[in-house]
Amino acid sequence: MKVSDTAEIRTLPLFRDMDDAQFEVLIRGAYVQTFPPQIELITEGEPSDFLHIVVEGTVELFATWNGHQTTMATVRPLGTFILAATIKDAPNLMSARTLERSRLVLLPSEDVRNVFETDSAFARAIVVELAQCYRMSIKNTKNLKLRSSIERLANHLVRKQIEAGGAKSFELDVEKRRLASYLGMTAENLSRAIKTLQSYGVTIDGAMVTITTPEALLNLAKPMPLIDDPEH
Amino acid sequence: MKVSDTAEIRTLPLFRDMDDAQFEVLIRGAYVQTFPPQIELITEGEPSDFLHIVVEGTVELFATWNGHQTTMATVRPLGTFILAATIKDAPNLMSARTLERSRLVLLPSEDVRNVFETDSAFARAIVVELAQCYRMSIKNTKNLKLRSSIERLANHLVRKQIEAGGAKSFELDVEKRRLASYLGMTAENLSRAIKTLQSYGVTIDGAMVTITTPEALLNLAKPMPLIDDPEH
DNA sequence: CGTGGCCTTGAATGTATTCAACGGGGGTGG
DNA sequence: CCACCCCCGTTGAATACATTCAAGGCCACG
Repeated sequence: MKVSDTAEIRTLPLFRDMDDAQFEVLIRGAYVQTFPPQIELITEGEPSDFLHIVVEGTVELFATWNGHQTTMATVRPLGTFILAATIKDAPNLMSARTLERSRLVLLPSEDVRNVFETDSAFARAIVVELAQCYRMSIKNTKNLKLRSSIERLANHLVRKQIEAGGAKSFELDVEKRRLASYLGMTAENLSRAIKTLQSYGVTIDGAMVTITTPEALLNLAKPMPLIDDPEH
Repeated sequence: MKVSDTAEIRTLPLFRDMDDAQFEVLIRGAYVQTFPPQIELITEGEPSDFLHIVVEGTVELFATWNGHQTTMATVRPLGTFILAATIKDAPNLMSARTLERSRLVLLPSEDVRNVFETDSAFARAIVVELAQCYRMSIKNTKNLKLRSSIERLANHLVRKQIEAGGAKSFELDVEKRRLASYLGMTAENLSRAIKTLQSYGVTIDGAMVTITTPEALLNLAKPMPLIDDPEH
């Protein structure tokens, strides 16, 4: 494992405050692996053998039922996934696949649980992380249940613009079909939603989004911290 | 605070394994209060001053946006709510109201955070609880995104029948309008969904549900542990 | 230069919401 | 005790919203 990777991971809130020795234990048992695109890393229903950390690339979390499939989230550096399953030693609720060439660090779940039992700083960090994840998921539910698909798209764009530093133009970082699935609609419906947003000063050409009248868009989107802020 | 309440709460997974002294600290600062129906206990966006434990009665968690409202969950004895907000010292993501006369135990959030910092058994219990909540929320999202409203209703009935011990007939424990909102549809749509399920051997008269051909219903519902099992 | 995947568009269909109206049951007050 | 009323649940009709299916264009890649 590269030293630079180790250092990077150490800066994550999850690992920042933990004991040096315990961190060493985790790192010693860790695997680093680079995967090509479109590899299914984990599968819904299977036991969670590793806590996954994305160091490079993009990973999509998705779920399936009865022939349907929906993308639940996309994870980028430095993000982790299936923490809850790891802690509970329970089957994964979601599958994960690489969207591009990606480098991951895999921490054996048993190591994570062991260190969790002995290092209280790590345990506390996990609590904070899980609370964060839980709240994210609640916000997501509110987004799905309280808003129409056009409103969800509008809010997504508002959020992405903020993350792009407020620039008038910015790029979508996922394929539209995945964005559609994430927002809870079909690809066709997303296309039409984008057209509808033209009258609110939004034009999307390929992956390039341009927002000419932010006020109009905001007036439609009505973003609110309790749904749209990743913090809190 | 009644001794019997204390004893009951102590049996909860959250408090079961913690230190006696620390539990005492929590209980000493606790308030017990009985509320009439339709009282708004906490409000979305406000700081979370207390961890709430429902000892008697029913509490509805709901969220609002732009004039819309949706019920997120209903909590019964012995259930807790807003644990994540308490831990993170963050604003509530949901509001809560009593649906009937209810008795609650309120643990000051600051006490909970303090004990969390000092009692590692408590911290671990919180981790497990939060992981559980998080996974529940993910399952809920899958339910919403992967299933139609009729499929959601069908699965809800299947689940409720299991909870009723498999009895052919059982009672709905919430008003239909709230059930509709919980399932992500309007009250009118629920009425129609119920009618549709008649051809699958389901009759609902008032709050009384009767399932005559469980196979037919199961064949429609296609329940799966990764969405419908509360455990795991 | 072909080919496959992604995105878009159109038309038809299906699903869900809205609005309005009505019946019935439970509670209240006369 | 009864009349009244309010709220819940249901139903119908119209509409809005979203999916499906089919087809075609475009770009990237081999």
